[in-house]
Amino acid sequence: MGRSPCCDKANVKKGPWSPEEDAKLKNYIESQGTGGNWIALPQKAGLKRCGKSCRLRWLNYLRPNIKHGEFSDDEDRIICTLFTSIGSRWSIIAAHLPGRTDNDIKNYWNTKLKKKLMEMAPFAHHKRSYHGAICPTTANSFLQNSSAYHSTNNNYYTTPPARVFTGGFEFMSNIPSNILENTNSFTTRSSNSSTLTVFQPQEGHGAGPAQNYQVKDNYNNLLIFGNEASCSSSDGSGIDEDLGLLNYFGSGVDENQKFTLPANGYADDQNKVTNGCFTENPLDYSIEEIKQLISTNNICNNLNYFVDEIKTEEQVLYY
DNA sequence: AAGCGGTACAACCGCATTCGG
DNA sequence: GCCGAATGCGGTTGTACCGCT
Repeated sequence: MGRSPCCDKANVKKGPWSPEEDAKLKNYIESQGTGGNWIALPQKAGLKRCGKSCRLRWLNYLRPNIKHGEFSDDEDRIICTLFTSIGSRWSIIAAHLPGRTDNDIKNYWNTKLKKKLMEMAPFAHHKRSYHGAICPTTANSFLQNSSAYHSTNNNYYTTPPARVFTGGFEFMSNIPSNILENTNSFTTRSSNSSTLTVFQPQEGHGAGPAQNYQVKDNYNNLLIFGNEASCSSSDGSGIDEDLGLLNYFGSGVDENQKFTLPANGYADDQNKVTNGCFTENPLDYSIEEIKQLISTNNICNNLNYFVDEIKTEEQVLYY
């Protein structure tokens, strides 16, 4: 024996709402309210609709202050951050985006944002994506307003535990010109049409924060940045602890070679390919992989306070 | 101009949770 | 505390629209 239906399906209209139905529902709720009873509402309002359908139509479309249209970068960032933290709990995410509905956010995520994130993964032109770090488009503006950014030398400083990489990627179009005008170029490498310019690597070798990278990758239209707090090698070689990023632009490295850019992980000479690798299908990610992709990214580290705030709110809600 | 495939989004469905008697 | 009804939520589906051939 199954659950009893919420309404008489045979006498209920389904499918898209007409403007007349919208007007009836809107007028009724604005004058009478919902009365706390959606099941009885359609009959009272003169609608041949299921109560659930009325509720959905009102919440997602008709109620005042609903925002439709393009999502802003800020909204993207909030959605990504929250998704990383709490997963696909759209109603909670929607509560942090005034005017947006859970349905709206869910659709936006499934149809656009997920793809947008994947496309932001560098080297996508290789038809592969990178499991390491990816930075939302607003990373620079956020970082410059955060303690991670030092305007005196245009570096992103973080205070990670030793040997934890805190780098990220950013599209060139979003990068302040003063960073790109940095004249402390260390080395460049051309490979096919690709040019990589490395700024200030290994500065302060041996003393953290050290090894601050700013890698300008013209081919991928990206700035790659980050640092590692330690540069001593576990095997005593004292070289190539720099997270494999140097491997990428170092001499003699095949462009198609896997490389390591550990994010929230440890780099060592024996572990160069385990933390970062390419996959063949950038869009074929599981939710867990997407969460990992977002969570391993620099901006998310810097947004921990925000996530904590949300988690606290959740606790208040649930307990 | 018609057909087709891809995309975006509104709406539905069923399960889980909450509420009230 | 139990049970049935109502509500909330997230996954999925249906369809309108658009661009391409």
